[in-house]
Amino acid sequence: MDIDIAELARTAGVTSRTLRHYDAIGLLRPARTGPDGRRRYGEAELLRLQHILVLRELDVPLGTVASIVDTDDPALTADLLRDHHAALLARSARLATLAATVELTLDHLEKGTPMTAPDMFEGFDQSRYEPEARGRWGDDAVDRSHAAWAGLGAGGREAHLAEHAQIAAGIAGHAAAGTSPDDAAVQALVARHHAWVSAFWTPGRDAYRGLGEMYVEDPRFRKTYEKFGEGTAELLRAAIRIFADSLPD
Amino acid sequence: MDIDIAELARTAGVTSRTLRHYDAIGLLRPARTGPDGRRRYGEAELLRLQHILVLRELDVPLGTVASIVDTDDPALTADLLRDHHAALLARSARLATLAATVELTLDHLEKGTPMTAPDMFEGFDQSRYEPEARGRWGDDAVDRSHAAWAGLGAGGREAHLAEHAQIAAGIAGHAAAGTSPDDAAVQALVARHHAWVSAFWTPGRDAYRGLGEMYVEDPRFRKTYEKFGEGTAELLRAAIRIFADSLPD
DNA sequence: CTTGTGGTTGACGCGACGTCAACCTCTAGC
DNA sequence: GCTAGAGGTTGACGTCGCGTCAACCACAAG
Repeated sequence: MDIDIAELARTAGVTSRTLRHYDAIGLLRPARTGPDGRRRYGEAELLRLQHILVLRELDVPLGTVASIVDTDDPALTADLLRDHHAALLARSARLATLAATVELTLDHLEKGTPMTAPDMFEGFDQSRYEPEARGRWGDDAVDRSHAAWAGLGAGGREAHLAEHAQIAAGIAGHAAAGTSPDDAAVQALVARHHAWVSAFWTPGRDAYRGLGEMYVEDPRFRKTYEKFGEGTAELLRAAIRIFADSLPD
Repeated sequence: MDIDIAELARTAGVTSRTLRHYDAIGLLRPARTGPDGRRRYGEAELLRLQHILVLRELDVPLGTVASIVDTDDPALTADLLRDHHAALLARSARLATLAATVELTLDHLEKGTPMTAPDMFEGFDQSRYEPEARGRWGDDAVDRSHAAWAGLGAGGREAHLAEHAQIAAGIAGHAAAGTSPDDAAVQALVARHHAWVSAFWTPGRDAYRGLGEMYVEDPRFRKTYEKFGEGTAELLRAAIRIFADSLPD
């Protein structure tokens, strides 16, 4: 009624090396070992292995897998999974951003413009926009924004940039599809954009509208958005104009 | 005019350990070493480091980074980056799928239904639908589909599932936003869905329409899509009806 | 009896560093 | 001038999830 390592490996779709590894780290021990020292697994082990593999498939580190499969408390499991969920989203967003950046780099290469490091950062290099920002929105706002940025930590900054890239990519997609600026999907993206900006500075109606104008009129901002696709800056501005109507102030 | 390791590390946002590591593997050597053996870097090294960090940020392995920063041929660089771009997209899609699956798992947990391994896969367990599929679409189509699936390899199967999850998530987003089924963005998603199905079986007009109906009428399929969000199955069906008009047969 | 197949433990490799450890050098304050 | 502290140096081991030998053992078929 029991099974050897090769058969378990075949049915579960893993290598026998993996099973030996799980034995070595105590994650999945054989039901018993034969007289010749060979590992023998029973049905309970197969079920446990399936549980393990499901979690492994979700990229949960094996240490966490162990604590999950060893606990009966669903609340604890949920906590662990929630953490993991957040991590997955962050990683996915980050990779999406990276993919977009690579695409931009490829465009640069194909057009013959050499890629320099400053080029890569120009979109969001804080210092380049700083003097104007002080003139435009006041020292106070800029200083508070800097403080917020510094307080984020490296992970937070990364997540923040990733969120922006996702929003811009979404707008670009709608620009390509010809979606109207008052479309609900576009307005939802603008809401995310407003929330994104608000991490550092909560613009009122006019300020937000002004920001939208600047995205089109200022060639540097315009370029930043056009990198995501033609018409992105325009669609964003048009959508911001509509969205701004609902803002106070 | 030169800089010590700590200063370079601070301005570049890496640790000094990283710089020592890059020195050890020959990726970034200091301009010179002081009389006391300390590393000193010049401006050229700073620029090279920026270039390195851009690539590292893209998750390019350091060996590849070395060949990129050491080559002047933009075509070679482009090839390397193109490969990497594809890899990034695949990984990002996979992580997004995993995140969605974790979310579903959390739902299960919160509703008290225990998560079992079969549960996790019920959405796309081929064997569960097989008998009906044979009756509905014929043995030929089913056999060819199986062959195609088997021919994909594990990586291909994973990518295939990830593509489906992305499409479903996109539809769900539009369902939540109330987008019309004839919206260009929705129709673009349906086009992807049709292409996705066509990996195994290219449905004609009526067959594709029938598939769309089934997504709503068959509670198992319906449930699969509703997991991505309320109204997902309905929007998908409505959009498929429109899309199907353009199909031959 | 050989050969082939598949089991065992043990150990190293991978990738990009993090993290001690043991020691050295420079600067600042008393 | 002495001492403390900050920060430099090399060297080596740890991380994570196995893949990949290596050396050896056990069993069934020809």
